[in-house]
Amino acid sequence: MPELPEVETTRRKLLPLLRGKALLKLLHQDPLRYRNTGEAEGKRVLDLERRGKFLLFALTEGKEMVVHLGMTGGFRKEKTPHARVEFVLEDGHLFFHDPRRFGRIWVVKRGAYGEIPLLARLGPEPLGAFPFPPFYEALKGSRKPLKALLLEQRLAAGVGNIYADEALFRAGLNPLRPGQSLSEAEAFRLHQALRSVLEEAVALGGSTLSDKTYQQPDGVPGGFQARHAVYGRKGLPCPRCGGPILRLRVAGRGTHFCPRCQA
DNA sequence: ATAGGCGCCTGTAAGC
DNA sequence: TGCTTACAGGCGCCTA
Repeated sequence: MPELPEVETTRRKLLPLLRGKALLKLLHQDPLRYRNTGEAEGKRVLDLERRGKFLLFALTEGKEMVVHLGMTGGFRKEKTPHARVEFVLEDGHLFFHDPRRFGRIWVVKRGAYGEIPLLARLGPEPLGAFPFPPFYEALKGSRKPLKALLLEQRLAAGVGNIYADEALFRAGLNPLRPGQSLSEAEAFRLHQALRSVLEEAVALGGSTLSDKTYQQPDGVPGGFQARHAVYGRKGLPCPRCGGPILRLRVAGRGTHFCPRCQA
């Protein structure tokens, strides 16, 4: 599923294709999922940034197009059976492909995120300014399990199910541990682990799972899946101790961890 | 405030 | 073999 590394990889590949280009038409049949897209037509793409899992396209005339890929969304150069939105560019086409339709598009006045509450309340970028003191304070202030806290986008923006599990493994922390129960040293390990896991995943172009749900516009797969220590490895040996990886449901999500290495 | 559960979606896999 | 059911999950929403 597209999380920070996959969205960042998408951003890097899309920017050279779109910078300076006019969006002539956005064709789709779902005005509830893809809102106000008429407002983007005729505007040019000035820049493309990322906040958490959101792509932010800065357009001319003070407009902004915000895209969330959801669970299965992605941009493709070729039309697919699940192409939901066709972008007609001055020099070609781009398709928003999304089998499960969890992806969303909004076109708003630049920075006006009133109808996108999650974007408005996102926590800090873990690969940007990511100060430790407020991170530790937020952990100490909650009894929720670490896994749930990591998925909330408040401690750090852009972490999803895969990277939450991988960061907790790297930090040696059990996903069920309440945030409150962490020592400062443990919180510091988690803070470091988030940065290192996400940095490595970005460097490798994200994770492409065996279902190939996540693909880049050019079809080049990510490379981080080969480094997964726990995610999707139920019953397989822990790379650290060799014991079997367990899988539970935490906060409604499949959660993978090593009971020996994650206390 | 918080934690759990459901609904949205559809392709794939497991089970009978 | 062919059908049905379960499951994957980002996020919003509802409830106890």
